[in-house]
Amino acid sequence: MADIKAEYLACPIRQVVSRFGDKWSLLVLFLLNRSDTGVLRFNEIRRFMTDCSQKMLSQTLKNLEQSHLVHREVYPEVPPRVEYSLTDTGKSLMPVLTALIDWGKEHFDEVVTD
Amino acid sequence: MADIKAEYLACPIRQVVSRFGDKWSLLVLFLLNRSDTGVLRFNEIRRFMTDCSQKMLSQTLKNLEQSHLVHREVYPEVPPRVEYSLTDTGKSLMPVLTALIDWGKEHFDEVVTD
DNA sequence: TAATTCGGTAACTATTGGGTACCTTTGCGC
DNA sequence: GCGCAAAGGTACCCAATAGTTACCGAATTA
Repeated sequence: MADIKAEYLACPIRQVVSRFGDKWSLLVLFLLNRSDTGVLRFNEIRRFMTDCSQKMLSQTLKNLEQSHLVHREVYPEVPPRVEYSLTDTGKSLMPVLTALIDWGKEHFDEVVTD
Repeated sequence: MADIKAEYLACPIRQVVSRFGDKWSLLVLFLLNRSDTGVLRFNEIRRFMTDCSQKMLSQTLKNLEQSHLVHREVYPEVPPRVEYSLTDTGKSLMPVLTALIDWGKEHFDEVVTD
């Protein structure tokens, strides 16, 4: 059982999940992954996620950029254009995320009861 | 792109992740999965998770029980004994969770920079 | 002249996360 | 008898976070 303690302390899951386990991050990653071009503009994402306020989306994207999961490219035009895409790290997360989504689809009724 | 919208709306990830994506749930699942007997008592878990207060652990376990990921067995003794274990649904989540932990170990340095 | 687009930020409020203290019943040491 | 510890929680309170609304800038459109 002492081994579990060591394993527990070394487990990265908390630090890692705290980077994208919030209310909106996973949905952004999902959308960027599904996009034809692999690129989405701020207001394109916003049109999909209509229940997410502008501020929360902005905050979410900033976090994902700081975690190096999403790349932010600014074009100095007027009106401004900002394009978001997955980084290589972000792309490497997608198979795991897809597996989680599949699990969710299969077990939704067992887990979400109310 | 209209397809993405439909896919997005049907995506269960938010409801599902909200059930165990919080600060402590994944660690509890991790510990229950690693336990020799598959069963842990309240204060056994607490001794592993020393940075989680009694109240938060209690709340976390209650949520996991309501989501049918964890089974709670009460023995009417004095002092009381309460044993926690993974349900079948909870067990079915573990491979996905393990994949996530492995991803975290591999990409920790890229994602957690500060 | 007024309205709209685009990607935000500032100021505020509502909701949640989390800590401390306390409860219950029983057995143990003295 | 007297006080204390153990078990698994809950009540009360405060701080941190989630989220809403209003607003910004310059430029095109109506």
